[in-house]
Amino acid sequence: MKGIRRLAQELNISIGTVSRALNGRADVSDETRRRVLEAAAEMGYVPNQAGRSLRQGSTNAVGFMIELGADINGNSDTFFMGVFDGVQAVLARHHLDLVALPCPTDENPTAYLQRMIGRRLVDGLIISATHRKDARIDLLTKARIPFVALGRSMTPGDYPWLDLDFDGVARRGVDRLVSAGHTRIAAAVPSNDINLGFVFLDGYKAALKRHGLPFDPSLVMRVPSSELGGYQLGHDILAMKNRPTAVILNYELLALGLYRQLAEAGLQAGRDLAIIGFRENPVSRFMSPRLTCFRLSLRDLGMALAESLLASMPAYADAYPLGTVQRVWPMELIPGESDGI
Amino acid sequence: MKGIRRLAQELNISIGTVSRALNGRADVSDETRRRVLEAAAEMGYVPNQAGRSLRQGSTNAVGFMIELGADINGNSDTFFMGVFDGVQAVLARHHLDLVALPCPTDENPTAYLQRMIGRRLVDGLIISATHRKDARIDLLTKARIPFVALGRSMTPGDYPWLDLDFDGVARRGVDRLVSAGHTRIAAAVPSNDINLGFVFLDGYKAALKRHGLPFDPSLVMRVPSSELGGYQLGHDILAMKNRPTAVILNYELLALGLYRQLAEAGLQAGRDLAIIGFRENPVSRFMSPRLTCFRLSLRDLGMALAESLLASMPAYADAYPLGTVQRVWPMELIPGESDGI
DNA sequence: TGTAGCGTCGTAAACGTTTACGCCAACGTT
DNA sequence: AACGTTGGCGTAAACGTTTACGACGCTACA
Repeated sequence: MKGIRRLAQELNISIGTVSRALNGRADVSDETRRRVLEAAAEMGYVPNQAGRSLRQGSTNAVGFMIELGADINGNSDTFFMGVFDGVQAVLARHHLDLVALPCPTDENPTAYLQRMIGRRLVDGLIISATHRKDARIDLLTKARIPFVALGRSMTPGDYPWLDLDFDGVARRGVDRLVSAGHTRIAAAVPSNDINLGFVFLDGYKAALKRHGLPFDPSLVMRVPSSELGGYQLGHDILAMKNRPTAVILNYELLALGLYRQLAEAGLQAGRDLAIIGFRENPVSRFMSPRLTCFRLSLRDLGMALAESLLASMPAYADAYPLGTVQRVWPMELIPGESDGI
Repeated sequence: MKGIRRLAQELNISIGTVSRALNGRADVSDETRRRVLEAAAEMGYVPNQAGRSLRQGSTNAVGFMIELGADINGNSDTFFMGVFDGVQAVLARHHLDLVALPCPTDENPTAYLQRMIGRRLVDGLIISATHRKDARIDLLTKARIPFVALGRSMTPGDYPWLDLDFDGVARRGVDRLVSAGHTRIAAAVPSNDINLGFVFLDGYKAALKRHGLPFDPSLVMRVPSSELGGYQLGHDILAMKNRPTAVILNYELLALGLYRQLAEAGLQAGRDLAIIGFRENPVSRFMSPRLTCFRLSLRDLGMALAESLLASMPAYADAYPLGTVQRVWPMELIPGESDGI
């Protein structure tokens, strides 16, 4: 005898009553409920999730898909850890669990996602690192799985998403550099088809235009989103005949490799090249010279993600009457020394 | 009509036969199997995991518990990402999925684990960041859940574990520094009760003893395992009246804060203080001066973890006749400039 | 006294799958 | 011709829950 059945036998009541007591239903006496909860705690009873899922067609868990591949933006040191924490804080209010679903590097993300939703091990999903055209969005929409994307996409449809303010960051970076006298400003963008690169580039172009500066395609530096990419970025910049005097970065750890490349050439950030980094993080805080970059709260971002997801899950939507939000997450500029300003 | 029932109806055969065909059982004709697989692929059928789990009492998934809290050794996204990839590579051979279980910062890890195993959403578990006494190990043992620990522990029992070679790293660090003439060598250890700190310290002491050097408790620097901890470490060292000339680190990102602290004092790693870092990582590769540290393959580590876990899962043990392995994972010294050698 | 309403609880079906068991036809052997 | 064997398939139970439904006893009110 196992599970709820054992509990019921122990208390000499039916399993139906036990279930109702545990689930907080109204039609059970206070006395019985007390006895059930007490016995459950004592016997360490936890409902078998498979049984629940099968019966009610939901799993009481949501998934967060992450891609393990290198060169994926956001895939840095403690980014997801911080976001997860915020997500859980909100989910806990509804007794929902979070499972992270790491997509292997050698598997197609869409195929992986399809497997996961087929298995029905989560009720809703958060996907990250959206691509310009992201088949996962079509898949989730078609399968009617509630989801929210961390990152915009050009895939049509009015699905909910949250995204960092890539164009705002690019714009403010250019503004700041222009007002300090720079006219040749390079922009680093990812070398893959991840969508944020396009958004970043758009912001960069728009800002140049507003300042009456010409757009020079040779100043768009495509490098992988990694420390090594930053190193390569530095190499590419130094190799140019008509060097930019400043560069804005789209990924937080590019600055590290770039610093190194400059150091090897006897140059220094802020003095020989103005650098505006992306997301403030534990690493950037300890770089010398201090990196000018943008701050955001990962925990708040995670909480907003979870709220947006819950808003699109019928069972929880009434508590989050947001509709399908599409929101750009603001980031605060933290002045440092790397831009020489 | 849904699921396997729909598939069976479509093909005019019984659901039992469909199930057997999909699961590769022998008592089904080649012709029938072909038709079933074809129809399943076409209709996009994926077995409902809840139904399977309920019936066969297993979930075809294993969990990897990670703790979100700061100051946990190894607690960086890129560390786990690398390990996950190796784990998945092995699990895929058995059609097992990996789910990462992030324990919220504000929840007790043991209570969290208990909830997860109660829900029975995984058949086996990998736990990480083991503490000196780790209640999770008792819990898993008592519940007879197959598991492997990433990290040793003083908790008794012969459970399987894998651990980085903390004492070996400490010993080799001291050896290297002593042969370069250093006699006052500090050791950074974590300020919490995570077990690796004790192992590291033991290796440090043993090495000193073998070289006939006295053990000076004031040279044991307890700092949080974070970049900020490294900064504090630098501060503490510089504040000492009788400064060490060298320091060995137990955590990969300590070096970053330490470098910064030195830079602010006008000092430099390798010249004014010999530093031997811990794990080579994307950040350390781009620090100047180049950090002397230790290399390991995260992917291989993940694969070994998965193999060890499978070896303790009855359903897969025959393919992994290892028994309960307790293994120290080797790390290769990568000379840099930070130790001045 | 009859009855409606309410609070409490038991009963049993249902969720989607796997698998033990048994049946049937075909075939080979004696 | 009788019998055993085998390959292939259908049947139905079982896994642990939740929940619609109905039963029962009690109170209150007509």
